[in-house]
Amino acid sequence: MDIKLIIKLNDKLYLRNPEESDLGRKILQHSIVLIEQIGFESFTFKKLAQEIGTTEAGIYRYFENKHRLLLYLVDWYWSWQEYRLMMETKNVADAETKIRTAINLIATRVEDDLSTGHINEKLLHDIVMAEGAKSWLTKHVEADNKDQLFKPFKDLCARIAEFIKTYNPDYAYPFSLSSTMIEMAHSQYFYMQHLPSLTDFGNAKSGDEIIRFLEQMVFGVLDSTSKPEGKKKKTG
Amino acid sequence: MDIKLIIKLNDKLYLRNPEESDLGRKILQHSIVLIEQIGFESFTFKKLAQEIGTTEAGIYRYFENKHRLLLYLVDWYWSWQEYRLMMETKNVADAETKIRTAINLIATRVEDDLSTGHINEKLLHDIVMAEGAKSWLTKHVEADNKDQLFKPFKDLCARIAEFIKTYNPDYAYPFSLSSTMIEMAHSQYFYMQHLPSLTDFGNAKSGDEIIRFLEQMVFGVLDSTSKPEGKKKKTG
DNA sequence: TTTATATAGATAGTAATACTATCATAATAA
DNA sequence: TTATTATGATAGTATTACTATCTATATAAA
Repeated sequence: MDIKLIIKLNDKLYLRNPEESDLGRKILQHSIVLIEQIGFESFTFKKLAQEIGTTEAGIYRYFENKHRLLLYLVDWYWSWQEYRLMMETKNVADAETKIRTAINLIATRVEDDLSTGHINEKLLHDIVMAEGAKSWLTKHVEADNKDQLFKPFKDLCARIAEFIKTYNPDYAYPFSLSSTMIEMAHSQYFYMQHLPSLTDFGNAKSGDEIIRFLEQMVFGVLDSTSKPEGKKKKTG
Repeated sequence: MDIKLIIKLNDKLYLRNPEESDLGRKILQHSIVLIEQIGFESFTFKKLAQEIGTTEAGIYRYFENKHRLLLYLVDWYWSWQEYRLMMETKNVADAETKIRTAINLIATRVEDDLSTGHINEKLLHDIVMAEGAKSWLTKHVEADNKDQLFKPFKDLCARIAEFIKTYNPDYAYPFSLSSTMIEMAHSQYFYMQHLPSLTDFGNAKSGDEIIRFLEQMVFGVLDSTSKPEGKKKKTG
């Protein structure tokens, strides 16, 4: 079986669809490598052009500026995560299992490549952890939001919120809990690596502890507000 | 009673202490106004100099670059929050009350000015919400961390972690829960304002709902793991 | 009072960034 | 064959992020 996964994103993200040409795919591929390497602040289209063997102007034909390119990558990542979550929870009836699956997906470091040729998911995961927040922490969030540029993240958030609502229909903050879970998975990982005294995962360098932390937190709240029959604490 | 609060910060943050001169205090005052207005990306020392009526070179005598200035402001903010927390929890024995006080402090939008002349805490609060993450989301986090530039945030985090440990000594993740609380207070507020579909606070424009969300979350976890006598759910 | 020192203002300059514009060429499609 | 499109090559501009130097003024030390 040779399956190719192509994720189609909002066309306001780009001037020319990078998935539809060699140069476009090279831009995606090498921007991931370069941003991960030198960080988004130091990343410039000129440096990227040199890596690829094209010119600055060539890249500007695909993306208006580097922030749009970042948005593209971040949106790609969240769309991919939503796709994975849908796959993993297919035919699963139990809401608790769905939530646990979601936590595992977002809090486990991506290690392998997939059927997506030019996209290195592992590096992309690191980028989203380290730079993702910069995609919305701008003065033009609201304009970008109107253009639907945050839809993939919102969609994922809404999916998990659905699981939460199914698990405990009485819980008042399914969306906030969902977005919190996702953000915490990333920021606790970042802290663990760079500012460990903000966490309790000093020595453990795997993400397993983060998963336990998140599970305890999520089921702690969901089980402490009035909860469906048959569900009792499984987290302590 | 006329009390003046001066917060002394790590001297690696600046080249010349901005609290010790007229120009320095003007830099602090106007950088807060300007960053809040145009955002950190668009903010430059040249624009700031024009606001103040000095020159670019003048500002470079105080701060190496704009990132250091942001760090200064962010550190000032967290030091101030820790100070407020210590004040508010003085002579309070009950750990639950201390935690609730902490949540209220970090999740309530700062509205008033204090005895700190040139620092506008309300604007500063908005800056820390919108730009704070950029202070550590860089490729030089670890170098900055070695210079202790994140100490004020860590200190606040450790204080709240202490409250958590007192409240429930069996809970395994006091630091992660503490940093999560603080971050969530900010990011949920930011979402509420700009990306409301990531939250459950769409209409409510006050921070009260965020406080309830956080309280439920924190006590949900802390009461679901084994807990001290006399503490039962108060959050549902 | 003189002199040294520190602080700020004024001005200039430089490399890099974030673009925009134009022209030529090669590949492809009509 | 011609028109269209994608890319490459080159140039140019305003702004950013600095560094350097020189002068005037205020304050502190001798």
